[in-house]
Amino acid sequence: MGQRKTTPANREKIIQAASQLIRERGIDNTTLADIAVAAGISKGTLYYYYSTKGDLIFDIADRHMNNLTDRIFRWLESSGQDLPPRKVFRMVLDTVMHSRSRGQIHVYLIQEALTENPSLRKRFVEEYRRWRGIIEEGLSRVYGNHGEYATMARVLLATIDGLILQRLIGVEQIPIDSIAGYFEVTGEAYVSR
Amino acid sequence: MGQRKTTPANREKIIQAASQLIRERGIDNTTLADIAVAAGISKGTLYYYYSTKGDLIFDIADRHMNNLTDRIFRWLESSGQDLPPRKVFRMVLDTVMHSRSRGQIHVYLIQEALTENPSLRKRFVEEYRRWRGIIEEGLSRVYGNHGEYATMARVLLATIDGLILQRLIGVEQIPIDSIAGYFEVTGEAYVSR
Amino acid sequence: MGQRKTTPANREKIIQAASQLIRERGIDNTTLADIAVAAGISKGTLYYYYSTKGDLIFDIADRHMNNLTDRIFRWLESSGQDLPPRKVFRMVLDTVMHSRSRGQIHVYLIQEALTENPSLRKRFVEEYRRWRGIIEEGLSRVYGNHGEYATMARVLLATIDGLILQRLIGVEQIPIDSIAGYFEVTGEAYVSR
Amino acid sequence: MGQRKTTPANREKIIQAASQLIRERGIDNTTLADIAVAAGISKGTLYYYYSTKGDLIFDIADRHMNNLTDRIFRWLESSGQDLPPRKVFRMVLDTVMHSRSRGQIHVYLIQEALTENPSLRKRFVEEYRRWRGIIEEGLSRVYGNHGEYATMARVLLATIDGLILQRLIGVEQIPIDSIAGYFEVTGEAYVSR
DNA sequence: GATGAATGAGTTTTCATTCAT
DNA sequence: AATGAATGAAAACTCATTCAT
Repeated sequence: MGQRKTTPANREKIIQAASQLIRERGIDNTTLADIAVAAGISKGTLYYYYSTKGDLIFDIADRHMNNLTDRIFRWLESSGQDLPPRKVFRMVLDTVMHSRSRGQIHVYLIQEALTENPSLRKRFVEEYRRWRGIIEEGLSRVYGNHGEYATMARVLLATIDGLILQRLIGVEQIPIDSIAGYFEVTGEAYVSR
Repeated sequence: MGQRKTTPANREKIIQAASQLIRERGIDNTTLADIAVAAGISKGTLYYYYSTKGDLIFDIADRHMNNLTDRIFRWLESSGQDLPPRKVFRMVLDTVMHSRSRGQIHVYLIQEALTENPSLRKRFVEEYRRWRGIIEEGLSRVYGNHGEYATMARVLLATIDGLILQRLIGVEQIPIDSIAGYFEVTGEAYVSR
Repeated sequence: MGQRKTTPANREKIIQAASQLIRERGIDNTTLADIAVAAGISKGTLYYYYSTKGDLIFDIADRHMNNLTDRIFRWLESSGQDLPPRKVFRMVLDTVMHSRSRGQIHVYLIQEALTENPSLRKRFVEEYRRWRGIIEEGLSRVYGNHGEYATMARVLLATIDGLILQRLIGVEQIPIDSIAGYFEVTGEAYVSR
Repeated sequence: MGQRKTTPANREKIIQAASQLIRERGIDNTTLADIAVAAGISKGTLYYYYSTKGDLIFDIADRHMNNLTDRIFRWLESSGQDLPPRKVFRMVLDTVMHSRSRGQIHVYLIQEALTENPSLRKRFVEEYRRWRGIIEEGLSRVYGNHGEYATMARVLLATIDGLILQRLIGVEQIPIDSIAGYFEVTGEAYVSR
């Protein structure tokens, strides 16, 4: 008994195990016992780090969102260097929705926020606003800041969410490339409308 | 002794009650006991009509999807009459995502399909394909059938899903109108690309 | 499976079993599983009748208090018939604190009210007031209603509680009779003070 | 690195913290983690001093009882100096039941003794006997030692316990003074019966 | 002496489902 | 058709206790 090894971040092990299980089965079908087993610890230890399932989920969601925000920020920075718009769109769509582990869990977390966790929901609301803001700024860099990009940013964001959802359902292979193409063409048009 | 002899579609009462509760709390937070109470019947009766919670959910999802399909079909028909594109887009976005009761429940049903109900999932996959097909055809009517509308249909569909999600989260008032405007402008451009 | 017999008041069986266990071990050492087993039902059935441990305890406490109130009321009525004071005191002390099952559980219930159950506490406060009122009136019948009996009633009530406590601890056999004698003598004196 | 080198009675800090928490919430609702936090030490340290929750409680109860015994002894001594009976009663009632921290914890400790801790219970039994003895002797000093004071001592002790209980419940302000008056008047009568 | 991470046995609670009536 | 009492398996949560450092 006692601990095992040098405790290489048990918290991290929990996050990893929980994230994966949630990705595979959703939140409600992932029990704390499952997580504990997958993380190779006891239920008690899980409790030691997160005194509530809600706490754990919140932390996962928190890291998830920070992660997404970071990606988008990085996109914002890189998009300053005169990349061709198509490449930029591809990158956004790709990074945000494709980073397997991330995209898969996104919808489950939203669900949780909706039904159980008001503070998580608040967090999502804020983050969505921020994301839209960043995307807006990115668009104004790509196309020059003459023009209003709020709507386009909104559509981009919604499209990403919708695609994540459809990928989860398994509708079919999603042709990121041609969708990026769509935004390239239409973006141009929308700006110079 | 005290039963209604008329029994005016108990099944309907169940569907209505269940739909509303799910809309408000999600599927996992809606118990059969809740539904029975809300429908004004007993748990036993509920089981008389649906021998499983899954069955009930499936039926709700089924009706939900049929309903959506019907709406889109109706749009397809009306869109033949030379409506201005903006109006058409507005209508699609509006009917599909705004019919309160429908949109609110959509994501929960998808969730259920993902985590519990493989046959429901299959059903969703098929339906999504069909929806995309119908939208594609509608677009080709609006813009003339020279051109490929698969991608645009995909984006439209994804946008709708994404907006439903964001409305659920409560991100902010969604300006359906300006989004319809976006698709009007960009649609034009995309077609004549 | 299904039910057993003609369901001769399962609720009653629960109350009985729970009361006895609490009497023997206190509330915190009585688990719902214990109660279910003792009542010969399943944990699920217990939940069917009381959806929370707190609810069950409240009901037990409620019945307990109603019971005590009834006893005291009955005493009040009988005390009108010119009983000699000693007999009256003996009766009060006896009935209230001796009814084995009742007295034993009293303190545990108070404890629960103190630490967990604010509404139960409120209930106790009210009941104590009522008890004091009844005892006061009884005293005024015994001694004629010239005089103030509030303090004496208070002392009587406190003495009863204290004796219950001491009996629980098992201090020693409590000589109800001589204590009744004490109140007889002193009551006389106090009245004509 | 960060320990106090002085360690000014960690044990004392534990006792203080635990006593207060128990006073506020009862024993079963006070966890060792709570106590450790309140005492500003770690759970491990707590175990260094008390190898069991029971041990800690026993120590608290022990000190509590010694304290009470001391008070009553002091009363016994002072009561030799021809204090008027009313003052004496007031003092007893007051010191024993009013010393906030003490009275509040009394009932919880009894509870614990009843349900968990047989040796603590034995201790209580002994102590109650002792208390009654002391009070008896005190009474014989106040009233002269012609007479039997066992019953009166018992009533006094029971009254105190009952009042403590009622104060915990919060029945209402307890008029110590008029109760002391009651015992003054009735004591006189009882003695000269 | 002191720490806090780790544990597991137990406890309450939840709820879909069954079935005699 | 309709009822609701009964169930059990599973889930989340609690916390005293241990022990390597």
